[in-house]
Amino acid sequence: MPSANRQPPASSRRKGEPPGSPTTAARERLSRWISERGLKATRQRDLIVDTFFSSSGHLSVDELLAKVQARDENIGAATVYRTMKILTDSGLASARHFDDGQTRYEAAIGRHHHDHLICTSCHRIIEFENERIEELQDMVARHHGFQVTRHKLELYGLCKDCQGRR
Amino acid sequence: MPSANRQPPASSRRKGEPPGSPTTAARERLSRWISERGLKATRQRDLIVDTFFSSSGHLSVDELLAKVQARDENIGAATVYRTMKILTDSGLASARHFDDGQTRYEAAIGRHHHDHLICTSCHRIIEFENERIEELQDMVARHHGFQVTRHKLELYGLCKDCQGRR
DNA sequence: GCGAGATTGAGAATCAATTTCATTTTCGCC
DNA sequence: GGCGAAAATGAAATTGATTCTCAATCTCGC
Repeated sequence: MPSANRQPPASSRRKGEPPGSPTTAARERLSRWISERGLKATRQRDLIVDTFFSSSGHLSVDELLAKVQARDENIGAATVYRTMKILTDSGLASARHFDDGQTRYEAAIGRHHHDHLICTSCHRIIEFENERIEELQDMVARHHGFQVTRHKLELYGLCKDCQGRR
Repeated sequence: MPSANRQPPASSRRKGEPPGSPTTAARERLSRWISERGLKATRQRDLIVDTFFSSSGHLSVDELLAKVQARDENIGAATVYRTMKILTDSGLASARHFDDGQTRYEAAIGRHHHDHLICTSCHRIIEFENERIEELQDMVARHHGFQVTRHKLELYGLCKDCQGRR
């Protein structure tokens, strides 16, 4: 590497964030998770994680990489892929595979399970929860002797704003 | 190409299949669809379509290609991809993207919409229908002003047979 | 501060799927 | 029955997302 990985002691909380914010919580859970298995903290990892948790929505690696490189142009795509793998393995982010070929990530701390409505025109993604649907899914699974560990429910179509033309 | 594309007139129904079988229906709808847009019938296309409709389950291109090449080793992967595109465009097959990275196809003639239970251990795929869930999905969509064109519901977990160990 | 072991970035490798291109087929028309 | 334009084919190249490899560089416990 060119050099310059040195950084200030970096408390896991950043300026402007309240002590109990989900982002702070994520950062703390991550550093525990990292040290628990002998991994090491790095400047680029912190930067990626910071960027990810201060963004909203469902980011693809491309989008995240662009934001990250705006802060440090030397960070490579491989590192973003590797970092997102750590985040998903540790349960802090979850990977979604919508029908556009790219994996998208969303923050997964302090969040309920939810499903998605996806606009095929403007690509807006709306989240929803429906307890009744979940119950029915469990029923179906039970009926087939299945033990469900996760599920995926996606509704594709046109959002309110995109129904005019097309 | 090496040569030898000539074939007997090939009625769209094959030996052993009743006149009204779904496979026969598919073959007829396909040849109509093909001639309607100036495409041409070919030996390899017929062979692929035949192989596909006489298989069951959710085939990947790899799996289908293997079966096809068992009948004619000279057929290339590109042709299988191209043929499956025609089948999905014409509505005779539908493409599914489960979490294993490969597109899988299932026959879509004379079939209701249905969803899937997927065993993450033995990769068995069970289909189910649940009218009540569909209604609730519509309700959710309506509530968000969404006009749904298709949806995807997949339950991942362990099937009855795979719950012993693992 | 040392040093073992983890991490990084760049580029190569992989994998599914698509495209390109020269050659071969199909099929409407005479 | 044969022409010829347009479509289809197979092999190989290409794409796009993701993963791997490897040499150089960090990190952190001692």
